[in-house]
Amino acid sequence: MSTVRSQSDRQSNCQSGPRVAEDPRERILLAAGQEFAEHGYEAATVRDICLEAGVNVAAVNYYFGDKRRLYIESVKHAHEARARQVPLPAWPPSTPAAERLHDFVANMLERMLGFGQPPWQVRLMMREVLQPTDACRELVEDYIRPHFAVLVAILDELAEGAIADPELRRIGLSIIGQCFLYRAAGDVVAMLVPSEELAALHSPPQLAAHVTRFALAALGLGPPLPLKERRR
Amino acid sequence: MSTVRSQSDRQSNCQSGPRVAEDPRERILLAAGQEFAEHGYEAATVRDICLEAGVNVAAVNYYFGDKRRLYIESVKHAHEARARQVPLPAWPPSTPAAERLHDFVANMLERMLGFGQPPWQVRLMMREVLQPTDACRELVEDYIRPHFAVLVAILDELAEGAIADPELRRIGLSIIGQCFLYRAAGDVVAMLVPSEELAALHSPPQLAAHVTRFALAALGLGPPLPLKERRR
DNA sequence: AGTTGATTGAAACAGCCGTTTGAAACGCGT
DNA sequence: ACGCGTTTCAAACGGCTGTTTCAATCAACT
Repeated sequence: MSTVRSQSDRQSNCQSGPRVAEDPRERILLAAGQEFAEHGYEAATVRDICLEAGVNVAAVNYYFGDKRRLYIESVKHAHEARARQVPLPAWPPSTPAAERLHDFVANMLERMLGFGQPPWQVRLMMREVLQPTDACRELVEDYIRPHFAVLVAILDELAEGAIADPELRRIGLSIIGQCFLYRAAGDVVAMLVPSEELAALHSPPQLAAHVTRFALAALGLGPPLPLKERRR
Repeated sequence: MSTVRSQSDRQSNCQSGPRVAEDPRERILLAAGQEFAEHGYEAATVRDICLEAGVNVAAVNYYFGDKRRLYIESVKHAHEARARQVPLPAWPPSTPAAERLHDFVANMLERMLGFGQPPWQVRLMMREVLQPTDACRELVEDYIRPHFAVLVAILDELAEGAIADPELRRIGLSIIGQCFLYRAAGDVVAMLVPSEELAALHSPPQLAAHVTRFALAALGLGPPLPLKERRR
């Protein structure tokens, strides 16, 4: 016979909806994002996802068709939420380009490494970057390319037109790469750098200052990195 | 039950080196490295590995115990082979530090992106870097840390003692990050940069020149990057 | 109330996974 | 020839996977 427990659950969900009262679809997407981010596509199981979402295993097929389409939807969902949560800084027109560069780098690092947001969204997107699947193109076009274009525009302003676009893109990738390393290979970085040094010099704000100074110095727009006097 | 080291090791190191006729143990390690590199630990199956190695499925348990130990052994095997194949450049003592930096970067890029060697070894090591497992620590200590130390020594020579070690490490990571991006996120880079530009400006030699110039300029040891005359 | 269509539930499906088994095949000193 | 330890083989083992089934349940409308 039918259990009575599920019926009481449904009644509590109907009126108040205080606990986890979202769409089942939404709950599945949330749980799927976390599971896929943590374990990857292959290792994550729809059973674990449904267990965490509090729905039946059949629900994922009912709402999304199969695992692959659920994955793609969860990537979309994560990067849309991320774009909404951490938008690009909106600078007043008078902001110096150097300051924009620093803000951009700090924003990127905070988005990648910061603890302001739950980390699974970035981890999920990082998996797509490292090993692209069908969901990658959309992620690049909607999220990464616009950010990259802003960075290139800032660099163009800094160079005052003296650098052609291809070279600007190369410099932009150099800047992104410096931040990317800490996100993708953070564990190895932590093994290469003493822990107290890691906390003192490799925190997001410190890194933002370093990367910005590095780039400005390379462009001849700031003092070179050996700040102390030379002892030749 | 314990794993078995092949009893016929004595003749295996002969000069001949026929193509597929090595130790079963060696064949399994080779096939496992390729499969793990391509699909990752979870998605790779021991059946596919044994099929490619031309051995029975029971062989992997006979020689290695289980899948996890086979994985760890294959990572060790890959990074030992890699260290043997592509050693660090041995510079004559008179070599200028700037030239050493360029050689180091070019060597790293060639190792990461070059087509001189089968790509699966680097891909396998990259997986360990991105998501460390038990095999990671050894990989860092034997392979990555020595390379990193060489880079830091070059930078120290360039800075002529004007930069403290922690800052040198940070600069070193900045240089590595620029190369790392192309290896780990190469697909996304290819989507952000027009294809003809990618071939012309983002090949390993071009990148080595760019990264070196970028770093030297940041250190005040070379011309800043806007090389063309300004047009504003 | 009765009907309809959307949603949920427990159970089962076929298939692949890593691993184990027990016996056959091998190499080799005697 | 024999015996013996090492290596290979086909087959099977639970167990877990994604997916499907179909009846039960729900909300809404007539």
